[in-house]
Amino acid sequence: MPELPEVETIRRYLEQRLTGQRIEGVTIRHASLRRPVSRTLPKKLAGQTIQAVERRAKYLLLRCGTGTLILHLGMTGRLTVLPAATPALKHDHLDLLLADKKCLRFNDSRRFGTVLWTTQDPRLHPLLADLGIEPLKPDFTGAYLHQRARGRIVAIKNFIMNQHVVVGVGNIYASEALFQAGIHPARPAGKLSLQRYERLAGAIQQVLEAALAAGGTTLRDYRQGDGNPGGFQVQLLVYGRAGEPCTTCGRPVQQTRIGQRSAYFCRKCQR
DNA sequence: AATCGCGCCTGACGGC
DNA sequence: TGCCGTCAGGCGCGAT
Repeated sequence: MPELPEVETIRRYLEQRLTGQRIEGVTIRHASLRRPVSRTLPKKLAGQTIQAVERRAKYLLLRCGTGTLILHLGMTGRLTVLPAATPALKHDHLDLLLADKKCLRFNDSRRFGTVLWTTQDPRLHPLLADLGIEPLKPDFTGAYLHQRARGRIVAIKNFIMNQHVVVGVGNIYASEALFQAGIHPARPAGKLSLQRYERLAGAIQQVLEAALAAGGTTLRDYRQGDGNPGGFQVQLLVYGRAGEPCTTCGRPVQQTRIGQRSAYFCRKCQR
């Protein structure tokens, strides 16, 4: 669900509303996320002040006085700032109660999300320490991808979705970026030229920036913090468009399965 | 080290 | 209407 543009959209929303806020308490309704929420979280968080809201890959980092709350939205996670008295709905698993009588509410129907507290540098936490490069930073280049891909036989689509290589690219933007770069999603990563990687790096940056500018892509679950859907779904060129004409050549968009995930592409325009 | 497949969950949808 | 199978935007883990 949320890939980099969606998580960054939520980060900006949260940054506005949470920075400088004191956490009065925590309500845990369902701790049974895939990685169970620690029962000691209320004790750790009560009295902390949120100093900054950062993002690393698809993780959100709420920097507090003596530690950091690490959040991941999985496929269906939502974060919203609401009046604390708002009745909880189904899948509202956790609230951070804020000093201004509002709360940060975490809702996640599939419970693939993560909420955990760390007192170490969060970027050194085992979940974050080995993450790859941020694609919107200047050091993300075709040369970097080309070098990392040397000798690897994995499909290029899986390669760019590998968070240990480059972060933030999920199933939607992988298909979109490969279409823009004219690369067939099943091509072995180690067999693409530097030139083609340069085009791909540019395409990844372009599609992520455009999606971010539109507030993300909403197909079903994703919502911006204010509850509104994103707007990028109308700009998708191949994702979810199986059978529809390619916007470049008119041939029907193909759908296939690569690494147990749907991949969308144009047989003529992507080689 | 790299790759593959599985499992964690709920909900929506299509076919019958 | 209901039942069943399939699929969904992620990711960590163990086996190979």
